[in-house]
Amino acid sequence: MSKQPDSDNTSCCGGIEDVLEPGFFKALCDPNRIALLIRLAQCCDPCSVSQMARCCPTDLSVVSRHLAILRDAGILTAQKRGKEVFYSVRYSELVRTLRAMADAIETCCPPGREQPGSQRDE
Amino acid sequence: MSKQPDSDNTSCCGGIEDVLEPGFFKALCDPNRIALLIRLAQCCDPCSVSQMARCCPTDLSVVSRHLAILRDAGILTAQKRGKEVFYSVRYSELVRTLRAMADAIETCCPPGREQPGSQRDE
DNA sequence: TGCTCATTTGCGTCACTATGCAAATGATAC
DNA sequence: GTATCATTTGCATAGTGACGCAAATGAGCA
Repeated sequence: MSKQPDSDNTSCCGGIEDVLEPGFFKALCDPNRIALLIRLAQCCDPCSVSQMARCCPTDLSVVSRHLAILRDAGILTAQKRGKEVFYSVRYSELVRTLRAMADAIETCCPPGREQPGSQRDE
Repeated sequence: MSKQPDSDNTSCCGGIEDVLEPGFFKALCDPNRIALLIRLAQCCDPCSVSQMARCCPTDLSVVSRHLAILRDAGILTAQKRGKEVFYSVRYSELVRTLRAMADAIETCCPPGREQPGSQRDE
């Protein structure tokens, strides 16, 4: 973590290291967890573990685990009501995180600094 | 993939299923790949595999593989110059993807529709 | 208290992924 | 052509993660 390949413009890339957290992507790298997130987002209302499990081919315990992982990553919130636990999407947080990533990457290398013929976005 | 837990407002969540691709997160779920992306972003200029490998504790072949995975995911571009391959960040694409995700999630459930006492973003 | 339902956790198994080494491929220089 | 350098690929191994089942925990109710 000491030498950089070419230049050392760490300063211009505002906090990209802090924003691009592996934990966030780790939580979302599983297809089933993405599916759960999408379902929960589409549902809009908080859903219990059982409700979520009804849509999944996997065991309820697995769904519970997946939801917990998403919760620990700050993507979902859990709220206990009676004997049920209702999970819901942390919309604002999630949106803010994604935008912060986009901003950090954009700030990192503004269009003018891009290399010619290298990062063509077809 | 047929029944939804509570409601079925699939229409309001503009293409969240298309935007939240597991493949994207899968590519970024490895800490070493995140580190490579950060380094490459901070570097701004395209870097060869050897240059990138100099900063990593892992074998050069591993770095090559990681870069290929990021390239296949559309996060990096590879450009061959002589016997070297220079990788660079697809800034615009990456930023666009992240913003699209944020937009899709935001559109999915605007603040007014949020459940009271459920998705508090403290 | 005992019972039932919802969720979580322990644990063994299976699949996948990351890793390092060595060999293969591709490209330039001699 | 051969030699050399950069990168990729094949392969074996080790580590990690997902999964299902069963048991444990927690909460309400009779």
